[in-house]
Amino acid sequence: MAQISLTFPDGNARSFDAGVTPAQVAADISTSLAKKAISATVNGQHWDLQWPIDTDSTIALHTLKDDAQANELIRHDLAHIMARAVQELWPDTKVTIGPVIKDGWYYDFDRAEPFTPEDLGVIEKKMRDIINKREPVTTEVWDRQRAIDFYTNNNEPYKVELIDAIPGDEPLRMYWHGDWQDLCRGPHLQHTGQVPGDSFKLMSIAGAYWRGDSDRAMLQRIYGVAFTGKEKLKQHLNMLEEAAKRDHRKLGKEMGLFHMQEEAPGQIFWHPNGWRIYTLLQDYIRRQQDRGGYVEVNTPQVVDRKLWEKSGHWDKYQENMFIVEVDEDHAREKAVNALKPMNCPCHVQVFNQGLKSYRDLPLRMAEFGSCARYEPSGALHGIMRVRGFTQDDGHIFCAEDQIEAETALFIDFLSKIYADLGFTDWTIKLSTRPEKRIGSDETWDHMEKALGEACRAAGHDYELLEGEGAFYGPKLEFTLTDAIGRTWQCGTIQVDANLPERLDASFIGQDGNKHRPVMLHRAVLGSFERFIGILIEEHAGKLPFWLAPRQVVVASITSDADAYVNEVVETLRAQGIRAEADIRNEKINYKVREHSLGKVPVILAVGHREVEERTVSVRRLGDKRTSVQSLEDVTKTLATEATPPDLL
RNA sequence: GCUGCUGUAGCUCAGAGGUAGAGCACUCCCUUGGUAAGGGAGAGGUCGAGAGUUCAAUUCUCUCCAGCAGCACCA
Repeated sequence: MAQISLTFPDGNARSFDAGVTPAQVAADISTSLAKKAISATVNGQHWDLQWPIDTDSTIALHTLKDDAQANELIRHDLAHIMARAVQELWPDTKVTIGPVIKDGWYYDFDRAEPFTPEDLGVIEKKMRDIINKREPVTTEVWDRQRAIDFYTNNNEPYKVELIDAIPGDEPLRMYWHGDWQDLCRGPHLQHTGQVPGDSFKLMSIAGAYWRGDSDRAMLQRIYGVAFTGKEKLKQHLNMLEEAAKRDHRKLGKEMGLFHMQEEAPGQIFWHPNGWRIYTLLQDYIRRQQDRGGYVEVNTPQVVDRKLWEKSGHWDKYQENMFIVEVDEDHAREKAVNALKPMNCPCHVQVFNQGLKSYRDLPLRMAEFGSCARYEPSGALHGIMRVRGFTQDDGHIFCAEDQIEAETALFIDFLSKIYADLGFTDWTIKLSTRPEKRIGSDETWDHMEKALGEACRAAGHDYELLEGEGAFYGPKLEFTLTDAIGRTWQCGTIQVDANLPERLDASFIGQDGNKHRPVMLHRAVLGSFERFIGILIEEHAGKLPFWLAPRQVVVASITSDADAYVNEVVETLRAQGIRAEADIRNEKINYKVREHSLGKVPVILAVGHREVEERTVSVRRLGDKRTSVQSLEDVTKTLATEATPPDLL
């Protein structure tokens, strides 16, 4: 038999018969390793212990201690074990797919009866039974027809469809957990007992479309989380609990920032504290835009459908627009209008006033543009996905050869703002030409390259989303993460050669001829609403001092201090600090507790001592210590802290 | 929009086929207390909306509305 050479991580190489499996290699090293091994990495590829190795290779054996591989296998095996448990419990259930995801896995089932939350416990128990049986995991390679026949006979149409979708005619791999079979690429563990039975949990049931297609069957998806040990599971569940406390919807209520109600779904009633954050943020962004060479405009809310027809939005997004019809009795002529779902067409109208020269470009036009979109009911989410929102919108009208420079400038602009607002952890995605698109391939080549290069020039990596671009041009998306790890697109910059064409924007070039400008749609925050939601979650409500809606509460300890409390408040306010008095007939403990829960960054307590010494007792949010300082010092310190970072 | 779940006092929630309860918040009284809840009293609800079943519905059924989780969507 032919020999092959396997090189281990320590650099040693040994010779084995060709076709040796990692399981045999492990057994050859020691019986304990043979027991503990879960998989191998062979030539950089995650490899099942049962798969033969036919050529000279590098090999590393894994145990449960190798988190990356262990998690993948545990989660993947649990997906199979769960599917088996479900089919044993409810044999009429059809199986589909069950991939590994962050922290766990899910599996989609087709079953007439809905799963109930109680079912999760039943399934979990069944899964533990399967794990305890320590049943072997085996694998075979089947030819396609055999697989198709098998699933056809077993009435598993989804599996048949999956096989049909696998390109080529290469043979297919099958896995068995005990005698339960699933089509699967692998790798898997050696037996079900290798899954730690105490380190997983079924989390939730939800609907999901077969193959992600809303025209197809709605399946039932069960989500689970799994880790290599009980402690890690506990940590994860703990983290989720903590994250729930940072939910902007919860904090928004607790801090009195805003509310929403049935009569205006997807729209926000901003309360004084929330609106304070909003206006502070807006003031800040406006200063940045002024510095960044933008001109600010404001355009109509209600615009005749004719403009939307011209821009193409009427065709494509009519169902998602708020249509406004004016009663004929009261209007001179009947017109159909729409609340603007976006600002771009209006900005082109402003651009189109008067002849523009190449000397006017790049023209950076900004608007805090209030938009209304009739978002599908299921898409609404707190203040992050709403029907009425305001974008920090902007359109840069420029020549094609200015795209890259303007994009680079924008990335720099955005990075500074995100840093000022406390975000360091954000990602860029570059979405490229979709199948259905307008414009020549050369133009697309140029536009995509410009965006990508600008990114790299600014020192940022990006994730490539092929085919995800808009039909009119590629885009960069700047993504932030919320409390529980969901990602949200906030900033964006998109190249658009389409709208200037449709709305006939032009400028006179150096050659004296008319040219089409390119439009760069761009936003830093995306929308104030979404961004404030993220901001609240990122800071767990403890906003940076300059953005905190309530900065200082001056609390009396005895009523004898009331007059001095008011004096302190006035002194602070004179320095532009948002200070308020709390001279209620309550104990200082009570006041401290209440304002701490309200996320007030600084509590100044004053009693007899402070009145006499003209001092205040300073207590910072999240810190139990207090320090007595002179009113003068505190005022100075807080005034500095209250200054927005761009004005320091 | 789809699947599932939820909707009771300002908030967080309990409850049962016979028109409702707790804690906190609120109002008043007592208390002037030194850094995360002092004590007492009071007020507060068409039980999301509409229809049906029933002697009787907030409770059961249906429809609608809104919210939550996920999916789909996101110009």
